[in-house]
Amino acid sequence: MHSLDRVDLQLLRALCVEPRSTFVALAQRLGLSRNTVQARMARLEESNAFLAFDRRINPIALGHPLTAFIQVHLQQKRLSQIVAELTQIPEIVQAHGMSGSTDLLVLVVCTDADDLFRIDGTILACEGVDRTETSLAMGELIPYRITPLLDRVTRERGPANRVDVDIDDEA
Amino acid sequence: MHSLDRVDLQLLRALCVEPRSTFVALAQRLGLSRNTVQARMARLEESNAFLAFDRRINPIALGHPLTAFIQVHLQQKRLSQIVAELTQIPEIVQAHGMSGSTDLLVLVVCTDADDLFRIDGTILACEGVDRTETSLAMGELIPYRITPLLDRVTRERGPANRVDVDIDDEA
DNA sequence: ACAGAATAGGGCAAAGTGACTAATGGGACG
DNA sequence: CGTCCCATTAGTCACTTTGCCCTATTCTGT
Repeated sequence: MHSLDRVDLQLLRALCVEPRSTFVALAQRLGLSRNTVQARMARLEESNAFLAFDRRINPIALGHPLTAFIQVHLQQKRLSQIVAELTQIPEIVQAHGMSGSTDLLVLVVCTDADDLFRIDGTILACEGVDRTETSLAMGELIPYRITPLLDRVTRERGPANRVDVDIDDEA
Repeated sequence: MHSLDRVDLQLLRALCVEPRSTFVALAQRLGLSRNTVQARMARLEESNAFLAFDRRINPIALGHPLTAFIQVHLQQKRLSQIVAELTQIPEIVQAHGMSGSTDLLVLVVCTDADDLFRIDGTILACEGVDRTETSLAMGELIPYRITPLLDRVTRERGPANRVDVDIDDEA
């Protein structure tokens, strides 16, 4: 259990703008002392406000320019076994359990169409997987972003107000 | 146009393990000189091997613990107008143009079910949007990761081999 | 008004950075 | 075979940043 105040949000904002800023630079930009920035950053990290660095690595740079979402339909009681198998496939970069008709939404990156076909085959080969529906991402029309949300949260809450968070389930 | 060699991949790997490593630390870990690390990091950044810092911010910390994928069906010739409108919605953190029956796959984060309902309504209100299908992410069964792929790419290519990449379309 | 937390401000030794040089070792190419 | 080019190494230097210490001064909620 932790809570972010307005200054924390401004810190995150500044980091989005200039990820490599030093503590001193952040302190200057926000008009705080370096100690304060340092303490807050430590707390932010402590409270899992940051996700893994993996997210910042461009799959394109790794020779995997194609992104696809694969909807997986499966026998639900084999779910954990299937997830364990899918974890072995390096091209699967993320997978969500879903509500609704699709059980699993899998995010894969691949080198080309053949590669995608191969990966899809590997998923289908898992015991308990009924069928898959593959959708190719044609373009990232809205590139991943969090700053608009950051701004809204900052604006909505009053200066001294807090955003109460329970982050422990993400740890 | 750029290419990553094995050392670049190892660098990225090390960064995933310890995102806050200094250049000296990276140099020690990889058995390189600091200058080399510094030069390579500069090249990596230059060639867009890193995505925006936004990706590392945990929406849960912002009070948005719910993630949902919304499939949007729309009149294709209004696509660009619709995307422009969706860009105004801060809870939309990403959107992909898709192949197949769904035109747009939108990733949203929200505070609770009511919030999701409201956002879905906002999307539906856009001129040219025919209908939406909302799927709630029940859990991130495979948390976003790139290291397995990193390892595979490193292993596959020989020591001196290169991964040829054209990153300019991501810039 | 009070207790506890957050902050500013200062200081200091250690570490890291950015920018530069010169030397080394391959590879590619004529 | 020699030569050019490039990445790398190793070293230096001035400068900045860090990590950690401390204390006095606001805030904050009760």
